[in-house]
Amino acid sequence: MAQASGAGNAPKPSRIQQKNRRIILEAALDVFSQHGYRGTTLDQIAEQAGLSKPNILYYFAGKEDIHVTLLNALMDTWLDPLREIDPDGEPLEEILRYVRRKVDMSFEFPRESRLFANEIIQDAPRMGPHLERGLKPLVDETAALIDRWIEEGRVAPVDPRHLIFSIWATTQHYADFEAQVAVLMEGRDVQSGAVTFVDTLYRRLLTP
Amino acid sequence: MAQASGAGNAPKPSRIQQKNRRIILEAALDVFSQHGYRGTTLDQIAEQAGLSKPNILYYFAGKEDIHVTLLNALMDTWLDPLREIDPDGEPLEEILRYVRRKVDMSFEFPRESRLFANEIIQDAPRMGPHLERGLKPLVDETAALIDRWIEEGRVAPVDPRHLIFSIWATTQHYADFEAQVAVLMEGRDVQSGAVTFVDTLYRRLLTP
DNA sequence: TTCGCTTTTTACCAATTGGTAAAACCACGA
DNA sequence: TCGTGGTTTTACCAATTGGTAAAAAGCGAA
Repeated sequence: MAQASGAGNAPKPSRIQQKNRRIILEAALDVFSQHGYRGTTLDQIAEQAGLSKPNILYYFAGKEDIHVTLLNALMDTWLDPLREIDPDGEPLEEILRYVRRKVDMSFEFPRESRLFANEIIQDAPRMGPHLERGLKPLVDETAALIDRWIEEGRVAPVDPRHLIFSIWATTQHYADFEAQVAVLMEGRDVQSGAVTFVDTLYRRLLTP
Repeated sequence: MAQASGAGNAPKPSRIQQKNRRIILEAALDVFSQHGYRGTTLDQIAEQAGLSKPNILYYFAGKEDIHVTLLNALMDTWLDPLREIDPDGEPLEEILRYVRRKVDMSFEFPRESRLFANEIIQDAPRMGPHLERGLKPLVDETAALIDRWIEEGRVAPVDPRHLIFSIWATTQHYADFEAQVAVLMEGRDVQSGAVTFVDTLYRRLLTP
């Protein structure tokens, strides 16, 4: 028994441990993002990973451990675009670049989007700390920045928090509700239309 | 055995049947919208309804029957606002009225919003027919109407389908991701800010 | 009051699911 | 070659879950 899952202990994970943990997390992302936490079984993850169930439990303490580990690992990358808004850049350009990155991510990483969506829709039972201590400060900071830009007259006045919500909503919609979008857009090129639309949407909203 | 759940037979449901079916569906809406289909147990529904599990199975053929019945029953009301867009009305006014109704519904009926969101996020396994035969024609029709308005120069040119997606996304976000919104808006009056924001958003986008 | 129907409860099941114990397997340095 | 550690498999559980059988309880009309 030489697992590494708790905090504090670092018994240098072997090559094979790293590899199998990656494989398991990749498989878990597939399954959790499609069926949600309760809808996912260890057997499904095991099959997707090509490992036996007890073998998976050799690498992770349990189903919840896998889920939480996944949430932790992905949260950072998921929020990166927001961090990369440059306070010294041209406001409209910075925000539109953020929007562009978000819509691109929806098409490139739909599983990640759905993983978080599933969790939040069901009251975020395993994400409380993340929201409070990770997301909130970042959003507060960004909202303050946008408020400054508004005061300087460089973007049109809107509530920055609702602006952020709407950017998340419009962009992640393409990943989270893909089943619906696919039916209603049958055949059409969804991605390019989405990119154009959201750019127009926020350009018109924010141009002073 | 005198249930009515299949199609074709109508052995006049008794008063008590109507009442208990209503109670069960109300309880099921609570639970399904919060935990999704697989995350919901019959015991949870039974407890919420104040009935025993076998008693619930006296009124419905099974868990899936309850879920499908709920989806059927709510789909119509959920789509009503879209149907009520008046082709002969003032375009901008009609669309903004639709947006307003949608955002109001998010705050008034968050459970309904989450019920559908949960289902669609997980690939809409029980909603295929609804999307194809119910939603799609309605969206096609509305998109055609908006295209006409655009040709007449009465609203600014945007892809009508992406416009509809964004209206759904921005408004339903307040219901579906309420857990996140609540953390990030701590204390603030969410609803009035949301109403103002989405009105501004679509007014600026669509004003020719 | 009694008959006959609907409704509800009690007592179960079989399948699934998260998880464990312990044996077997494997790699590799002494 | 033999240990010795990490790794994987086999064989299980106990709890949960959707669902059923059948008895019991209500209840309205005759």
